[in-house]
Amino acid sequence: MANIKDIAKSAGVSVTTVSRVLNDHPYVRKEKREAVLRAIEEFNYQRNINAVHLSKGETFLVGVAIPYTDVPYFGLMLEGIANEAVKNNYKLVLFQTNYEETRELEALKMLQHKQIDALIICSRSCEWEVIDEYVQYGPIVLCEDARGKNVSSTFIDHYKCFFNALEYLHNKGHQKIGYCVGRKSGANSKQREKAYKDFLKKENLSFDPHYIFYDCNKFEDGVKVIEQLTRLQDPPTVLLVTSDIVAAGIITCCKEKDIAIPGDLSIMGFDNQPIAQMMHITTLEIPLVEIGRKLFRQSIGSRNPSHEEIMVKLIERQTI
Amino acid sequence: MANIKDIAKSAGVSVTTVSRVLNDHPYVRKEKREAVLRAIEEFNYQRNINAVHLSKGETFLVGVAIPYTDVPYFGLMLEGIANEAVKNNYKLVLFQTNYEETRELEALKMLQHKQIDALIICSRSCEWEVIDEYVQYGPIVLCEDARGKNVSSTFIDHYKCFFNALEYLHNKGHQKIGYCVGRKSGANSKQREKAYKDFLKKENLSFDPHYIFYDCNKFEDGVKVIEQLTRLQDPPTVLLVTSDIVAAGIITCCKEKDIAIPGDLSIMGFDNQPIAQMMHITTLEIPLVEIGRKLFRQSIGSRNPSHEEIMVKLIERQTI
DNA sequence: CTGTTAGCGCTTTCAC
DNA sequence: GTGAAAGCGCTAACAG
Repeated sequence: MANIKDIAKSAGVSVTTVSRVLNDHPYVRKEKREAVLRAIEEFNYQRNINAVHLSKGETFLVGVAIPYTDVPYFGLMLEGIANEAVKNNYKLVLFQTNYEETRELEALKMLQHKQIDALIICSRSCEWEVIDEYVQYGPIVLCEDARGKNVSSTFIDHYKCFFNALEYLHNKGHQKIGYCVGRKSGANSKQREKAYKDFLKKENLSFDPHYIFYDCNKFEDGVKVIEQLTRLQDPPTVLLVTSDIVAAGIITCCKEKDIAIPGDLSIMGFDNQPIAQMMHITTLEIPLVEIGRKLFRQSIGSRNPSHEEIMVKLIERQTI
Repeated sequence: MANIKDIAKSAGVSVTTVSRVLNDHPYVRKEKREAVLRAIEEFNYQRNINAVHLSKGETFLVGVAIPYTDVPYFGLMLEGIANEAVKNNYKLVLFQTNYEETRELEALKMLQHKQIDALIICSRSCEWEVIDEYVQYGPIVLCEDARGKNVSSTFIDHYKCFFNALEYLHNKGHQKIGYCVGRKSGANSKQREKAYKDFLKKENLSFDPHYIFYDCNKFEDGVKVIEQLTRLQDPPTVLLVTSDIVAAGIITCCKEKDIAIPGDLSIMGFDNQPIAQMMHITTLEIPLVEIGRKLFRQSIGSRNPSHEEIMVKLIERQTI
């Protein structure tokens, strides 16, 4: 493969000049620029990316730490990230964490060692203290409310969302409201729990820990929810399900067991994924692809942390 | 960050010696090796990966071209690839192609320009002639039968599979068999079409183009299938659906429309994804994660193309 | 505007 | 066994 020297020689200029046209610097006379361009064309020349990286100390690689690749929620976010990455000529390095802290740490370590320029964490597993140690090494961006922290974030105010949703359901006449989330320990789950408890207190409703269902990530997790729910003496009349996929699983399972929706049980989903439309699920629309795009932009944007709140929208359909 | 020189100085040896211990070369006296190791420890030294890459002419990056990130079929495969990548200290560069040829070409170009060491194409969009032009630049591995071509592959014999499945259904008494696939033009789809036609001929059954449903990738695609199917004068009595997710969508839709399964319509899925178990779908088990692992291993293995056929297994449940 | 040159950090040949 | 030194291909002061 031809290198910059070959091009320089062929175009009758110095390597610097070639480098200048390669990098769109000004101060290159038109004729020379054209000569260089011609030589590049002729040799089908392509920069050696590794040399560029070494020289610049940048990798044009952005890490993406994602819990699962086979969960559409993250898949959609990844799509947004990937879209924006190609647009900006960056490559993505994928870390599937399975919510294991050590896997996230690997990604953080790569940031430390300059093997990636920035890191996007789609759903954090590490403690904040751990993240804090690594912010000095490069931009870290999260998909959760990180205002006040030293990292960027694109986030949804899950407290507010949840509280509003709860009020909506309450106004519809529901007194016994349950909900399903992914990890119990996730930051979002904690915000939701707080909203839930605050809401209960405000409305003078009593708290029943059995009304909360954990580890709901995939379609098939709906089965467990219904199994647990049917075992309850006094089950909730509505479920706030933080993923349409899981909501769909729940609904499917209910049909099997002749539990009428919304007759016996109402369901409110999250995300407004295509499946929600198909199954007529009332849901909170979250623009996941757009969130992915924003996350990426923050990762390569200014060094100063920025924060952007994403608004959600209620889509009323037929499960409530 | 400390570099190799600092380590050399601190350990009282030359950079060469440091490099030797770094790369596990023999011919380093024990004491020196230990001194180096100690210095590395002390400085928390980490190799500059870009320098290594430049020097070696390798990137330790493997490209993965995947049509969609939010389709669990590919998500599962990606999981296997990602697993094996971390194990081997490689990083993945993700290309979401959306089945657009140009996106796949971008990946191929990166291979050409040594920006990645190898490329895994999970579902090909380009013609073989195009792929052929790029095999000279580095290993390309595909997830389709590529025996006889100059690339590696891990594949399923879709012709055989389909034929067997068809026979199974026929033995169960079905005469009107339809099927659903993703892209009409995909290599796998063509194999299946051939198997389908051959089977029909063998059994002296007539061919009805309306019995084939295309563009079935996601859960929500099930709706279209049922819409089309119900419009048919003489609809099939069983559907071979090449993705459990789609099968699940079809089943869900059928429930809504009071189409009994397997009474009115039988369904056979593909993959044995968790959703299949949950919905009791009779399906052909395909070890996607394992396929991903194998694909990755082939991508960094010997330069000689290798081919591995993956066997599938019928899982009988309640939809037939 | 343009070219010379000194790195970037590591690997590897070659001579000792 | 060991080290000096020549690259790998590109960028960016700096001098002109």
